[in-house]
Amino acid sequence: MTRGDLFSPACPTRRLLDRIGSKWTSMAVKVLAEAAPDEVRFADLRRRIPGISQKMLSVTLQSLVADGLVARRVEPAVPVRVHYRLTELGLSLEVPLAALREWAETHMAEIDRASAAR
Amino acid sequence: MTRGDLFSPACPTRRLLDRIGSKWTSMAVKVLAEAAPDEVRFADLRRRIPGISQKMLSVTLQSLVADGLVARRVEPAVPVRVHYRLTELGLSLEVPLAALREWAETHMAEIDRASAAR
DNA sequence: CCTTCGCGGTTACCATTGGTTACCTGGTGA
DNA sequence: TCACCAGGTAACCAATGGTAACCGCGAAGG
Repeated sequence: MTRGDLFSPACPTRRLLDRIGSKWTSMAVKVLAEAAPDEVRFADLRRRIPGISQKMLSVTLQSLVADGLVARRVEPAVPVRVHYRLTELGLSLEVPLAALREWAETHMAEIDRASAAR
Repeated sequence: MTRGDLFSPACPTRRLLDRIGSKWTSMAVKVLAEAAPDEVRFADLRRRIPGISQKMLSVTLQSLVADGLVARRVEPAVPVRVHYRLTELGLSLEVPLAALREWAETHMAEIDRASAAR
């Protein structure tokens, strides 16, 4: 119980996967990366991420901002406008993430065949 | 219906992240990749993955085998011996996964700084 | 004048699930 | 008698994710 705890929970890969493995995070990063270097507004993100609810988009963006992967800019206009964009850190994460996406798109069919053949 | 389905529930990236995002999967893949092309036995894996329980190692390996990422070989010896190794598909996944690990190891400190600065 | 829409969230509540501990098998070698 | 091997089973618990309602504010429509 106390033995593995010393280095397991601090493993950087595990902690990264806890973040990008959450349901909507990688989707949000992808959409923001496609728009980069432009900013995207909250309601706009909602439209570009089909199926996401207001709450989930909100908490997803909050955690991304807290991690320094996304920058949030509030425009003090009439109805307040909030703009999001990837930081440099977020853009650097896009590189390995895009590689993972590419692997997924080319190989998920094989995984499906393996699962079906069981 | 036919159009939105392309990225909503059947999105390959999402489904891949559901798999490798589960707590012990990436650890198991890493350990098996380090040992490749040698096989690793169940109890041996348990020793190399600190903190994992028998049950979680069992279910983790089962899902990896079901996905065709890991091959399972039963040696019908006295107390039965079970050997695991990555398949070619599993080895190909190791490439983007290693890139993600490297990103994590070099950049998690920045994420920590961003989180602490709030 | 009243109502509805859109903006950018927050809060409360609920169901599912993933992970954990603990205990079971059945045969073997020390 | 005990521990080891490779798991399986049961029960519990915390975290994740989802729904729905609410918020002030302004603009647009009838």
